[in-house]
Amino acid sequence: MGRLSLKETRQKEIILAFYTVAKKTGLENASIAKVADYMDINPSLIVHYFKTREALFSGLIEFILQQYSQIYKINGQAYTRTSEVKKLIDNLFSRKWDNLFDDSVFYSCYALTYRDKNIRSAFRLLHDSLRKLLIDALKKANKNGVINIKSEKETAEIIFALMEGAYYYLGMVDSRTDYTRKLATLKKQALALLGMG
Amino acid sequence: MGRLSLKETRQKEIILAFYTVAKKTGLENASIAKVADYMDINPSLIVHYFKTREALFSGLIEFILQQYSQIYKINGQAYTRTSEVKKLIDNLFSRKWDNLFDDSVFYSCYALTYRDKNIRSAFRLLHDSLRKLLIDALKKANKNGVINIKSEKETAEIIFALMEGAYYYLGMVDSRTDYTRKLATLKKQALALLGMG
DNA sequence: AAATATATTGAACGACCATTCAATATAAAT
DNA sequence: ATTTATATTGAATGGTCGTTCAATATATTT
Repeated sequence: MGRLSLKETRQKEIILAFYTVAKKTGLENASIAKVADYMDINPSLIVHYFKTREALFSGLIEFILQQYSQIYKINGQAYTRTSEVKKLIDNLFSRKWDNLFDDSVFYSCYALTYRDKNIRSAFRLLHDSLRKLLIDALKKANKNGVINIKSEKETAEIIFALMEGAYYYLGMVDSRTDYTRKLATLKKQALALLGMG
Repeated sequence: MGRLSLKETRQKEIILAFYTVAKKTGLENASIAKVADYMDINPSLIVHYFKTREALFSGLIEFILQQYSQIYKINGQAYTRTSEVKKLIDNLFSRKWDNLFDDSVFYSCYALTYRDKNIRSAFRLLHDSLRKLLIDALKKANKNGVINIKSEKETAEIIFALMEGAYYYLGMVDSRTDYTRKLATLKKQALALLGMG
C-alpha cells in the first residue's frame, strides 16, 4: 500500500541528466545542484534517490560502462567464415561508439579508476570481459581454420592494445583525414596479426 | 630598483605544490585554498602569482607534459647496432616513468583535452613530437640496415598505439605478474614489427 | 635615510555546493 | 474516507571556494 515507487525510473532519469550535464560542463563541474536545475526539480529530490553525491557517481559509472559494453554485441557468431572475423575487427575499430558516450566524460571516469577501488574494479571487470569475448571468437575461428594463430590470448591482448591505444591518441586528432588514415593503419595491423593482411 | 622578483621561483614552487595536492586529493578536488594550506601561505599569494585558477591549471599541464617528455631522452644515437634499437624499445615499454608523474593526475589532465583547446593542442604537440623522435630513430636504423621495414611512419604509429594502449589497460591491472607478462607480450610484438622477434 | 617595487598577509564578499529536515502533495490500499 | 507510503518541495545550514582589496613587511636602489 501507499504510493507506487518511482525509484528505478527516477534514478535512471537522474543519471541520464547527470551524464548530460557532465557532457556539457565536464564531469568535474557536474553538481547535484546543476542536475536538479537541468531537470527543473529540487536538489533534495536527487538526494532522496541517491543518498550521497558518491552514489550518483556510482550510477554514472554503471551507465558509462553499460554503454561501453554495447559495442560488443557482435556475439553468437560461429566464425566459420573469414568475413565474420573481418566484421568483428571492423567493429572494434569503427567509431559507432562516438555516439554511445562522450569521450570527455568517459576518460574523466577512467581517471577516477586510480583513486576509487570500486570504480577501478568495475572498469577492470568490463575490460576483461570484453577481452574474453574476443578470445572466444578467435578460438572459434582458429579451430575452424579461418585463422591460424599461436595464442588466442596473446593476439587478443595485442589487438586490444592497438585499439585502446588508437582511441587514446586519436582523441587528440582533429583532422578527419589524419584520423581515418591512422585508424586504418592500426586496423590493418590487427588484421595482419590474424593472417588477414 | 625595489625588491627582487621571486616570480619564477614561487611559480614553480606553487605548481609543484599544486601537483602534490592533486596527487593526494585528485585533480578535481585540488583547489587554490588547499594548495595554500599545504604550502602554509595565504591563498591570495597564489592568486598574486597566478591571476586565475585557470592559469594555475595551465602551469600544471606544462609541468606534466615536461615530465612526460623526459622519458624520451634516448636521443642522439646513431642506431648502427641492433642493441641500440632494442634499448629504445625497452625504454618505451619500461615503467621508469611511474616515478615521473602520477597516473591519476595525468589522465585527469588528458581528459581536459576534450574540453580545452589549449590543453588539447599542447597534448597533441607533445605526442606528435615524440612520434617524430621514434620515426627518426627508425629511419636511421633502417638506413643502416639494422632493421628492415617498409614505412617508418606506419611502424612508429603502430608501436605507439601498442605502448599507449598498454598503459591505458595496465593502469587497471593490480597483479604485478599479470602486469609484467602483458607488458612483455606487447613489447615482444613491437620488436617483432622491427624484425627483431 | 628615503624611495620604490615586490612579497605577503588578512579580512571580506558573493557564489556555489551537499546535505538536513520539516512540510506538503499525491496516489494506492483498506 | 482514512490510512499509508512515497513524491516533491522549500527553506536553512555549514562548508568551501575563487577572487578582490587594502594593509603591512621586506629587500633593493639611490
